[in-house]
Amino acid sequence: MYARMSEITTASPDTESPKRHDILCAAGDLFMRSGYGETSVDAIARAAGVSKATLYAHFPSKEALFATIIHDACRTHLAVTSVLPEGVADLRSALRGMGRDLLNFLLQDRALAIHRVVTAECQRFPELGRAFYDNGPGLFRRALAAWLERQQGAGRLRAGDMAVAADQFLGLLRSGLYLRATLGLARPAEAEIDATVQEAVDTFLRAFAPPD
Amino acid sequence: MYARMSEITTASPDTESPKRHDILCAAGDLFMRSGYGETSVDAIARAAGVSKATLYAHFPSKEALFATIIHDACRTHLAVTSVLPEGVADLRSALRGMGRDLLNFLLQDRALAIHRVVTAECQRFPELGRAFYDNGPGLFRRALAAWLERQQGAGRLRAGDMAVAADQFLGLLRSGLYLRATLGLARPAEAEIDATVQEAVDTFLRAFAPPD
DNA sequence: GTCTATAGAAGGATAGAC
DNA sequence: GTCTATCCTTCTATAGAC
Repeated sequence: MYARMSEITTASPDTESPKRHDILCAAGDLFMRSGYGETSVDAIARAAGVSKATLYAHFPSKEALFATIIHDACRTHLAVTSVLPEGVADLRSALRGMGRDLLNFLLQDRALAIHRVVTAECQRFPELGRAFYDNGPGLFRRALAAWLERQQGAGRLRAGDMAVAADQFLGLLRSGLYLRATLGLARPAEAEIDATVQEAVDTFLRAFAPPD
Repeated sequence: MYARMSEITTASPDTESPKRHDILCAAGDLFMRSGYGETSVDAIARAAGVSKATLYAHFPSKEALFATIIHDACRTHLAVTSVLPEGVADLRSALRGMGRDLLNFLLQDRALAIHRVVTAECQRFPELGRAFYDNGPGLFRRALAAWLERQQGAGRLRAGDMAVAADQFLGLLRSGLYLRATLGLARPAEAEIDATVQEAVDTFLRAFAPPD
């Protein structure tokens, strides 16, 4: 079921010292959990098992450390190619598989935390919203639009702007469930996720299937 | 165009002293702009033109002040009855008017700020997400579902669960534009908003119009 | 209720030894 | 690079005068 969920790419240089790695891990956890303002450098150093001086030897400031964390996190995303298959026999089941993979990915603790932190701090760090969007939702949206255009070319979808259709399919997927998850309300059960995906696909295909 | 946007209800007791009012206004602005952790009580007192001691005479703690601000803000919402008209001649134009009013409301600075702050702090203050959802998205969703059921009863919509349809219509409205707005990316232009609403209504009606 | 003044803790950042 | 110890600022919250 979650087989493809393991296919997550994270672009990390990994030419880093062990201590630097510990600092990044600890800072990532704390920033994701509590946001920028409520996370202290003391707490990060303590959690990483290093002194503050060591931390400041690797990062010039708390802001720089935060920016590094978030930008790295924004480059962690679904392997788009594995979720949008090339050879499609049945469009409905392809949409269902893709929708389930994507929604499960979006509802992960880590993904929700990134979205929360970026939403919270994008006023203080204006480039953050852009980095997140371009590496996450925007990237997937473009790939999905291109994929839908190929389906359209194969006669499986009616005429129309597939960029809009992509946005709308993602909107249908996120409808309700995802909003409630970002607000920290009850984590959706597996069955609820599947139902949302199925409803999204049904509605999407009723609206975008070619007229017969 | 924005005529109905003025119909916003804010439930405030208003049996408050002038200083208390000043404190609430200043704290609201600062918390909305910078979040909880980055807003200091000093800054609030300064902006309100009172001393910190006065502030603490009205509110027992920074947390209590924050909770008051946010809970008040959550009770500021669209006057649902004005956006969901009773007598509907043309469903398409009713959906368009409602969609435009709602999307314009959601894209206001104030509404975006509340959503951002609640998203950011709902882990630290778990009851916040619930209060926001129940007074905002959840409230409107229920009203919209009931409204859609009446349209369904009048034969203007096909059979199906109108709670799901309501979530999906809201998802279509928020598709793309709203996500980008919450991330602080370019504020959408009037024309872009209208286009999004129109596309949402078109897709929704293609999927939910009664089969002929 | 409102102020000034301050306590006491915690914040980010650094000096200097190793 | 890494540590301990510390600087200075800012934080939340309160005491005491009016």
